[in-house]
Amino acid sequence: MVEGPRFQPVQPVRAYQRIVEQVEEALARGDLTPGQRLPSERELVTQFAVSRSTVREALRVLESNGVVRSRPGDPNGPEILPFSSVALRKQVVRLARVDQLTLAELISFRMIMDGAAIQVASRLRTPEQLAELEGTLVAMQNAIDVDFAAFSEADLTFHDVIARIARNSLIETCNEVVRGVVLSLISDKIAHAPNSRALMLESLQHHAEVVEAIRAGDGHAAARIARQNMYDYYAGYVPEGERDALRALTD
Amino acid sequence: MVEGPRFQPVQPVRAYQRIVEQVEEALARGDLTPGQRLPSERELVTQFAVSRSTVREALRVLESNGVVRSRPGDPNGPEILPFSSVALRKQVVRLARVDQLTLAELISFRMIMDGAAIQVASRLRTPEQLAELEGTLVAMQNAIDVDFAAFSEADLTFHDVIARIARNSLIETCNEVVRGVVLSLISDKIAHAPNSRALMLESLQHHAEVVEAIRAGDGHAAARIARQNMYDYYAGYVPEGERDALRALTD
DNA sequence: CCTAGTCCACTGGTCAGACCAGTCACAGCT
DNA sequence: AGCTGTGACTGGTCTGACCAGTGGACTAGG
Repeated sequence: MVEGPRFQPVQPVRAYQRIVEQVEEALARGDLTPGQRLPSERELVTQFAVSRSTVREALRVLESNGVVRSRPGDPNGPEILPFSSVALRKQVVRLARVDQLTLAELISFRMIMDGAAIQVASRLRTPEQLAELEGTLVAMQNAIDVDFAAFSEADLTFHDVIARIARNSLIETCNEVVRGVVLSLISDKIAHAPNSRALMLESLQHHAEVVEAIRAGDGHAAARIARQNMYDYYAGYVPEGERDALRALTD
Repeated sequence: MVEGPRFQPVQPVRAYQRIVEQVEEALARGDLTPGQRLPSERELVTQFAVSRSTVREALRVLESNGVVRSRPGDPNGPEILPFSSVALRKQVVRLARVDQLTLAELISFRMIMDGAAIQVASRLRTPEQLAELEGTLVAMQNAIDVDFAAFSEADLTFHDVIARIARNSLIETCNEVVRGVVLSLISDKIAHAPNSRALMLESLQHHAEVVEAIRAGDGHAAARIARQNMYDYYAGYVPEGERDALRALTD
């Protein structure tokens, strides 16, 4: 046995994979943009010089990744979709299931991200953005009289505005994803909360405190308040033994 | 036009999708565990009572989601894979490309997560875990004399240990994912850093400071040091105008 | 008895061709 | 001009076929 170069294991590349790669590359290069259409399957067959089965396998993969959408009968062909976080959320949900992700971990994650976004936002915010933030408070106020879903919607907007002020769309997407996963985990418990109006009022009060701290420019205080609020809001759903990690974030 | 019940728009469910759902449900229920094998495609054809094309489309989707792997010729059939973050990373990479995710946002994300994990870890750590953390420092020390890849590996271990002490595998996975994306963005620039030995020594020193703060139980100090370190390490790659958001985290 | 080599049933990858139900654009009618 | 019916095309699914690989069973040699 002579000492030779270290070889890499080689696995066969399937035809449908090279089609997926070509489409994704075109997307990355900008040759393909959301809203545009792919040629029909039968047309792709001639362009890629493979059979329709192969083209279809590639399309199914792209579709499951949220890149395209095929509709039967549509003469325009498969549509290139704008990015959406559903595919990302799907992966996180899978992670949550397989990795036995606990609610505590998810809440902890939200406390971290939300606190940090608020901290950054209280430094970067312009007066106009502060006014916008106060506007969302008013919207939340009004939504209380409608129903819990409306309030929840307004709350989501609040956090989106925060993430935008912090100039971090990654945080925005993360919040969206994790929020979706958390809601799917506790939705049954929270749906018919007995005193939801009181909850909403309390939540509104907390948000107002956060905005006040942001106005004062005290990022650490704003973040601390926000984390404390989220702790108070969710701790009831978290088993006793797992709350330590959450409390470590509320100092 | 009478006032009727509100109907939901209906989109056709394709056969391959219901196969995917069945497999994922079996996985969630625990009827299917990593390492197990699926029946062969031709066997699945009879079980699901569909054609092989349909079975194959389902398998391609599952494969692209990192759930199974098919190998030609394997008489045991497709293999159920353990969870891996590659599919998750794929989605984040797509997000980075399509959403024009900036390096600043990614670094910011890592500063936030890393700081928070360290803050939690400094409260929850046991004496044994502190010793383990110091052990990784020694490993980093030794790796300096090997090469940069070894040092990078040891550094990764350090952060994994932190995440484990903080009892948050979600943070662990996020770090892994974002780290991979960041490296792919700046790998060309960092590969032949002229004075990499000096960089490694400096990085080791910083890690030691963090461990010291963890030993003292000062979570805020540990987090601040860690974030400052990461800022120093990466700020050079971030455009001038985007550093504000990073500095807001180093107060 | 155990080992080493051969062989073949079966695997997944790909292809070709067919049928169906659905959609949309357009021609022709009112 | 507005409406409507039609038909060319779409994607969804099925059938059946071929090929190159894999790995277990079987066999020949120790």
